[in-house]
Amino acid sequence: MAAAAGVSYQTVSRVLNDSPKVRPDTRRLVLDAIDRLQYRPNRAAQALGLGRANAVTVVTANTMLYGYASTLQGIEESARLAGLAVGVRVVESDQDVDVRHAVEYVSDPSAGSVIVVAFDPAGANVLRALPPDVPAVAATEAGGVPGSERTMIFLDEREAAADATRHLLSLGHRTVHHVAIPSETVASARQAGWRGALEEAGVRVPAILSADWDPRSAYLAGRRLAADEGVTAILCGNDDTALAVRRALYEAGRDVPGDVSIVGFDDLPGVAYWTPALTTVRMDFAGLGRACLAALATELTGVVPPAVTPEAPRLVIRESTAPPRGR
Amino acid sequence: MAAAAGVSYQTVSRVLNDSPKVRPDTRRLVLDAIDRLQYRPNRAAQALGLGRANAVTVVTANTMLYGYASTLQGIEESARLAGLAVGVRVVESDQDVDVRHAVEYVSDPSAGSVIVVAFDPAGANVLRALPPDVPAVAATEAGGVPGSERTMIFLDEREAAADATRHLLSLGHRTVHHVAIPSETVASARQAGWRGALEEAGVRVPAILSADWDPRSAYLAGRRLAADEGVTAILCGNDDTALAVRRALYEAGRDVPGDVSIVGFDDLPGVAYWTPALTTVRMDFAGLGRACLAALATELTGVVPPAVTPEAPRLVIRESTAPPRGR
DNA sequence: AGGACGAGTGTGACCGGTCACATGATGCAC
DNA sequence: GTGCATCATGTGACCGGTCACACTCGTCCT
Repeated sequence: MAAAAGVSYQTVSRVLNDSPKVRPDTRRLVLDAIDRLQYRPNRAAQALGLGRANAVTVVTANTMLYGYASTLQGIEESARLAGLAVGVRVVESDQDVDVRHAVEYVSDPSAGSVIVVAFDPAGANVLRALPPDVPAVAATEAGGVPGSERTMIFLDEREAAADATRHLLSLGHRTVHHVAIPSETVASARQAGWRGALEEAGVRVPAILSADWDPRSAYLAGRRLAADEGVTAILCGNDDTALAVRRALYEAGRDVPGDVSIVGFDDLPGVAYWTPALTTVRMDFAGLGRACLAALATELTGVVPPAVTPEAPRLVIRESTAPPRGR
Repeated sequence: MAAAAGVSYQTVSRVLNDSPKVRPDTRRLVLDAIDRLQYRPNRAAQALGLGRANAVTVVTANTMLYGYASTLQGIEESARLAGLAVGVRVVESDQDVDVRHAVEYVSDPSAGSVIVVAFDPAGANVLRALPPDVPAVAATEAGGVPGSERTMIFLDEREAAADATRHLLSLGHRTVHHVAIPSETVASARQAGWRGALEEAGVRVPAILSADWDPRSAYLAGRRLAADEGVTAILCGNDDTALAVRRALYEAGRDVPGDVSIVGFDDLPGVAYWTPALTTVRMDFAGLGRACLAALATELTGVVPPAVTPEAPRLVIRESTAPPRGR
């Protein structure tokens, strides 16, 4: 390649990294040779020489769930546009072995920089265990992950959760029940917003029901709520949970939103076409992913580009919420 | 590292690639040094020396849709277990520029081997444009992608689609309508199975309605079907489509399954908790992904391991299908 | 005993870039 | 016209592995 352009390999390298110290006509010469030969620099060699690959690898506990998948998608898109290779590493659990393996994996220079999706204990543990010399930022739950000094980006769901709760209260519900999803923190931001709104309204704070990612667990939680005539409004940890809860209500003969109002979280595509269309909180996970990549870029280059800020979570009111019966 | 064990770097290399030509006690010596120093070989250097990275990169047009995401997940899991790094590259469209960029990306040795998710024209084009020297297999629609000699793995949805259609017919429906989703082939296997079953039953084959990935398009298709009193059974291209179609039916005052039966495709987690629970075809995309990785492994090593076969698609009957009214 | 052989190990070159530094060419001031 | 700074380019070493080959033994055969 170098020979083809009649210059040294170093000059080629300079052109590729567009160093300023190349005369315009020399640059032209090299560029010509480059596309004459369809030359593409070898990423492995670059990584070896540079000491770190021009890549970003996403460490995540999951790739299918909406929040995780969208975040990944946002990262991928930005990375591709920035010319970075994209890798994925899933951490199976928050157990030591799995966490250690993931950390070792990304410690290799060929992993490039790292974005840890720390929505859960597995991700959070990886984030904490990451050696300081591997460049990384994290996408976390609102508030961040304690025990790490890394840059953390998050969506502030607290206010939106409070909004959702107030919305239900303002419709005339006495209180709002909550079905929580797994979370890194003991009291997630969703939960905190919900509780805050209830307390602010001087209203009873019911016990929280917990569901995991299996829709069945949400369904079971729904059954318990359905059995209680007193529940008329439910804030669900996410849309999938809402779906299963709604099923349980349906089986118990309780109409949504006639007898019980439900609110979800995430705004999955398609949720507007449910029957009834789901009132939910829209979460801009893709924007979160893009913001992570931008943050990583500023961390690496030091230059601060126009800030990339994800959309703030916001309540989208549709059909699954209404005033309680007899009001 | 080599020094620490008192042997040459070559011997270390031999131990790492467990070459048989190392005396047991020498091997022990090296292994001891390895975990004493927490030594991990540099993947970039390996890739450079080997000429190709020990990795697999997945080329796909999408990462969020269920079929794509599950396939990716299946691949990731197997790859991780096999000690391979995992990369992702999305092809934005089937246009030349995008396809070329994706091909260039994976032509770099550091991409390792390639699995092309060719469910759509974008993926199919990449598959066809792949230089012969990059090792690759493809996950395709049933029947494969013409114009490429690569190994192709697919789920045979034809029979399941026919089953679904026959199921509806056997309930007493005069015919079954079809809302199709985007596909690589003009007549996808889902469509072919559907048509075959109708013809076999000597029944009228209605015009196909096409939807894209936007639920709104499926909703609009649903509206057209809802307006036609003659339609009592609909086979939808996937579950999301079914959801939006069901919404359109609901708005038109047509009950599911009382007035109209619907069947989906994919069996999304949660679909069992819809109201009504959706009758659908379960697709083992994760198994497909695992099978791709296994195929890649045999392609690379030549050894044929116990075949990894995904589950065959199969109809799961739930609540959204019933005999037509007045029968 | 001498030679062939094979197992186990070491040496040198190479993969394709990068960095640090040396060298040559050019421009400007005096 | 000379001196020096500056720009542009080339050279050598290096990143951390791999491959091909050479070498040193100990065994076995004749």
